Amino acid sequence: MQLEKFLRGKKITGVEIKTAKSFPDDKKKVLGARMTGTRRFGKVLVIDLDNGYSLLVHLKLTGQLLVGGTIGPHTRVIINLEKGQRLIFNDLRIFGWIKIADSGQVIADRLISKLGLEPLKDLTLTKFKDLLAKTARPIKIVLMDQEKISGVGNIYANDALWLAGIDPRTPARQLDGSTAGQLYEAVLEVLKKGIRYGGASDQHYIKPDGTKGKYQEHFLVYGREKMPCLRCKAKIEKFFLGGRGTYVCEVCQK
DNA sequence: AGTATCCTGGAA
DNA sequence: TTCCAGGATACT
Repeated sequence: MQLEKFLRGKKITGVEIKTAKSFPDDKKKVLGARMTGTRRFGKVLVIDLDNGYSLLVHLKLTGQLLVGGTIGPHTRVIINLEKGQRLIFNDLRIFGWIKIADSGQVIADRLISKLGLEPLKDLTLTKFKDLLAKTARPIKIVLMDQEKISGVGNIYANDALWLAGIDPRTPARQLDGSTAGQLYEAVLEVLKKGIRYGGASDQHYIKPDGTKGKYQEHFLVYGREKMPCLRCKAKIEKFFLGGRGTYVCEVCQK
């Protein structure tokens, strides 16, 4: 289901906020407005309204934005629409949020203006290489740094590095041109694959229609601790890098 | 660059 | 009871 198609043209008739932290702004700004379309910047979903405001949605780790469905203990916000339809925002850990911004200022919004280039939009190979050359930070940290590259999270960073055969700890500027090129292609590939499979419903994520994504059935290395490497059968190791679970085949990834 | 912090709950 | 989770930020 295309969220945009469902939302477009629908009027917001009410907003019920169960957890203030999940919807910190004044809901009056969006009441009675009609949704005109959606945009996406990195991991932020933007729902534009016809009254000059936009809703910004970030699911973080456990957020779910659902069309319909049942209200549960983790329902934080209910956005009522016409004809009894509604959007439900569930979020177990309350890290996610729905914020309001001026539509014209969305790009200037503090969070969005700081986002880096997107692999599937404007990150060219040249820009990618330039970016890596500027830092000695571990390559996985750079891939996940939203201010440098936006949209790549822990799962896709792990998988892209495995696919490209690169150790996540490698200082970014140490990657030579052809290796950086392989990584660039790998990032594009895992992201496309993630989208094709509807995302990874590993823990909490589900699609707006309540169905699960299938990328978790195609993880390359993420979550495969102690399991055989899909390429060489060596045992996958897990450690923490920048505080995040990092999976690596010590044989394939150098 | 590493660590704590915001939260909750399922698994170890 | 401790550890860990698709994220991001504010601190040493």
